[in-house]
Amino acid sequence: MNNFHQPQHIMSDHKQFFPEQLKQAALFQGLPLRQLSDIWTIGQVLKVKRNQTIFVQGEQAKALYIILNGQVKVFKLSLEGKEQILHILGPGEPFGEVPAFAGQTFPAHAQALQDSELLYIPMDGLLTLCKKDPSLVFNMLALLAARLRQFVTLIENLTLKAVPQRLAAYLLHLHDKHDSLTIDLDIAKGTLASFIGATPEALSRALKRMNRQGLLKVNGRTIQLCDLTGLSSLAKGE
Amino acid sequence: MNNFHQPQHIMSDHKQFFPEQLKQAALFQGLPLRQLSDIWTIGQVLKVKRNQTIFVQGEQAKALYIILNGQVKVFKLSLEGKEQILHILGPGEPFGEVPAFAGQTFPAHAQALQDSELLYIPMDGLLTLCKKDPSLVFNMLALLAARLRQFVTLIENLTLKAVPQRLAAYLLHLHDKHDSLTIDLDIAKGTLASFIGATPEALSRALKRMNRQGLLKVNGRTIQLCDLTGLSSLAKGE
DNA sequence: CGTTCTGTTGAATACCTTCAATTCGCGTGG
DNA sequence: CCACGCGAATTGAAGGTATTCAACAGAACG
Repeated sequence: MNNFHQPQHIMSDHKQFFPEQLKQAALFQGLPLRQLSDIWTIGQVLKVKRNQTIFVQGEQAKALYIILNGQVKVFKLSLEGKEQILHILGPGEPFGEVPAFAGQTFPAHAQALQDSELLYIPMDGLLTLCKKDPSLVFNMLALLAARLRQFVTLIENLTLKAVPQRLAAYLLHLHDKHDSLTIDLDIAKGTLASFIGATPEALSRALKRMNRQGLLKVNGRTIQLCDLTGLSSLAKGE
Repeated sequence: MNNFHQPQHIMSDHKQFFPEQLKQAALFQGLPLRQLSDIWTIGQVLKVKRNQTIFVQGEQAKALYIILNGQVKVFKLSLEGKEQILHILGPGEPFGEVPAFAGQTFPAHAQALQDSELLYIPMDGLLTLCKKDPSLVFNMLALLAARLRQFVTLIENLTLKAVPQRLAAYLLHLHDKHDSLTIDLDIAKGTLASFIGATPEALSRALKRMNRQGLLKVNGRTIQLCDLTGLSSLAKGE
């Protein structure tokens, strides 16, 4: 776990001793470069392989993680083995921050969806930085607030009765985000199924039915939205 | 909205010019009494009647609320009219704090379940106090962290397949909280149904089945837990 | 004492799940 | 370069559970 190093390939400015992803992370917006450098110094780069477990539910949280590159899922596992994904996170996004700040255990599991590089930031060092610059605390407040909103949306979607509705809501969400009618899923379909609270079979059937109805076209991981109005009214329940 | 007053019946100490509930609110733990007094000064007491709407989704958030007495639900409403309760809050608990701090709109609706008295705290005043005492900000962080954990539990319960499982999980939660085998529901059964993501009919049937299985006994709003082991294994999925 | 809201029960329906079998995609190794 | 093999995705059939709608009973409240 002490494989500390400074990747060269991601430095755009010779004066910066930290990667671009760190600078763009929402958590660190508005922070002086000096502090970013400090964070980079107290952190350790962690390389994880696809499907590798990063932490498990119940484990004591001693640090927060920030994704430098790759993709990570945070999820709950029921005793029957069914998983419900809470977050899918990409470069620049932090995770494990809630229990870390509260000094508690992780409420869920985290696992890499792809080979990834993570910045592992021990809390003691981060708390010291918090005292130096209160804006870091406010950024953390904003982050938690954003997470709460995401959860509200997730809960809303999970309580929509039918799988096609949840799927339509999710696709429209992606459409808003990328502003494109052609959506390229950045996750496996089974992963998507777990995220919208369905089985892979149910997802497959939902896509097929929506295809038949002319709402969209599926080609592997690429989905063409054909009828936004129809999708929208479907998401809202007819 | 300017019905400011100082309720007499809740003052236990003549030197304090604010109610006991304010002192006990988790949000204000560790704050000097002077600041509590300030909060009480900038706030307004709001009386709401049962079923009265407090705020609606999409409304601009300018303040946060703290329940002095009574009961409030925070919920999402789908276009079909189905409601999903996010929180049920009692005396001393704040709500509306997330969008208020982020300067955004409310992501959900709030409505009084009982005649209630709320303390309405405009954000501008509260932010001023935050700058005076950073511990208020950390309390807010702790509050948001706790909310996130509640949501994780709610999501977990919603994705547990069967209604009886969700119900068992909720009842065991109440049992932990009150440490009693006799549980008196402080909410209507229909409200409970909306909270665990079910229809009143489904809840009724689930209770009946669990009654038949000897897990519990129902008498109006009073529920006797008869088989904790059985309930526990049910909640975990057999 | 009656009106209204809440809770219960029944029957029909719709949807998802489960399990099993098959196909597809893709990387590995021959 | 092709064949193999593994995991992911799809499809089918059977079964279970919640939903919906409607009617009724019960409790709360004025």
